[in-house]
Amino acid sequence: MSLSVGQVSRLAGVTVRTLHHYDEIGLLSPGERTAAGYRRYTDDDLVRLQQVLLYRELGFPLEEIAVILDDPRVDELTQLRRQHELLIRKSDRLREVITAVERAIEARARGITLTPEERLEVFGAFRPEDHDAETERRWGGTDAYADSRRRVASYTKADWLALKAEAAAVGEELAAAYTAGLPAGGEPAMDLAERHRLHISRWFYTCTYDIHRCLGELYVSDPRFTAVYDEAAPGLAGYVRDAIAANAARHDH
Amino acid sequence: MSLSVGQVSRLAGVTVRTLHHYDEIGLLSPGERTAAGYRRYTDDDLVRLQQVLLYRELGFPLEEIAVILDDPRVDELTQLRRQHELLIRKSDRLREVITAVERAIEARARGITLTPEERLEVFGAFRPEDHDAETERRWGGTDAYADSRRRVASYTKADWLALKAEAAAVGEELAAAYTAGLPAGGEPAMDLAERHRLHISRWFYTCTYDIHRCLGELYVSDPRFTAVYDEAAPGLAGYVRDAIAANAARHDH
DNA sequence: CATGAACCCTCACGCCACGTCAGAGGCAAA
DNA sequence: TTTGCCTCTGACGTGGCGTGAGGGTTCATG
Repeated sequence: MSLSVGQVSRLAGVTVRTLHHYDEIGLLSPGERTAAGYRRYTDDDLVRLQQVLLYRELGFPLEEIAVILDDPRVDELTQLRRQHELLIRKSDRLREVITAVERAIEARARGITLTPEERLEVFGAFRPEDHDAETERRWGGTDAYADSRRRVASYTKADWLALKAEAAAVGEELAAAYTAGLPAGGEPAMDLAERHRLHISRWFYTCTYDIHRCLGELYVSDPRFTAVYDEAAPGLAGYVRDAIAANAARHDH
Repeated sequence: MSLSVGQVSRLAGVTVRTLHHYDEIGLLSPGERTAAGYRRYTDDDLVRLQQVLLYRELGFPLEEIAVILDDPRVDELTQLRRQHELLIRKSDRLREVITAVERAIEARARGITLTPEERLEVFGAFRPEDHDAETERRWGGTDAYADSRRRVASYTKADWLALKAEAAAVGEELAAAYTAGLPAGGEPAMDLAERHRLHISRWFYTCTYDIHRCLGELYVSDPRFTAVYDEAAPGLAGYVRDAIAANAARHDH
């Protein structure tokens, strides 16, 4: 039931040389040897190998791995649990990097230039839990935001042009309806609100009527958004919010 | 607006030596130097540094990174997109490793021993998309399963004992009700089904009535589950399913 | 103006985790 | 016995820096 170096190497996806090396430094010596001196790995050796590879994947130096694994006070289950936590942490870190890249892509695709700080932020050493607190709070833990990021990241330049043209068209028509004095609760305004909702669903994330309502509120409560609309026509932000609300209400019956 | 080595190193979370090294091998040479020979990094240099660090994080050798970045046919956006995909792939890989560790923890905590293949599988070289097809299919892409894994991974031995005792109690009472001839649609049986549902919610994942119904079906359709129940009393699996269905129906009105 | 303290420079050697031969032997099937 | 594939033990090489040594630069103080 014991395995040769070659078999173990194939099973574990490491080279024979690596196994030799681990034997040399005493990190993982096979439990047995044949008369001819061939290494024979037992099941226990493979358990240890799994541990070694996991800690290695986590970036520990081999010497330290030996110390960790040879601690007699710590059993396998505890090791696994430690590894699990470290892996989760690594996974979180990776997600941050991915988000940063998505942000960079988005910025680049729209022609915005990020500051060096924004670009390199994710590599910086210690950063406390500022994380994405604002976004989290605002979107209440939905994954619409992550969803959006992921989709946006795959857009080509052409996609962005189409997207912006579409957004501009809806925006202009809303502004026109507003300046023409059409009521926010009227059919034309509500239809435009619906187009706005579909635009978001198509390009960013599934925008339910509830989410759309929240967005409407945001347009008047968040100055950064308000500015965009009110630049086109003062008071437009509020008009848009009302049209969205009316459209959502119409849909609810 | 240019930065010194020290400033860049702090910003990017790398050592000064690393920046010197990148300059030495021609991977990233600062755009300017002061009269005294001090390195001065421009914004463009920082953009390049971001790229370098990303590819490095992805495990590329420095020499290859130079080749990739110096390809004149590929612009920054394309680079970012490539990086994004590689990062996603890495993230998926990491999730697999985490799942494997969770499986190992679970097995260990219950006293089951995994085969070496199962343990080392995740490290093996090429593995096609067998992934978790069965689980995926069965649970229809809900994240109840992942949820469960994550929670289970943090249980101590004591937790497992409590968990098993609780499960055994519910199981025995169900068997007793069945052998006593109590109807599956009766109040006692339905109450037991509800306790069963709460047990799952408490220890594994949020078990809605719908999910619970599916579980009931599973108990009669999957021989591995059927065996567990019918071992206690032949026909118990079907009884449990009916009790679960009745309890769910009761809840729906 | 001198004097630290904090930067920065260029060698140059060291280290870790293997990769990559070389030369020799082991083993099962043909 | 030959053929083909393992496996063994040295031993040197390599990539990506770490870690000094020895010395110049800059700038706010005494």
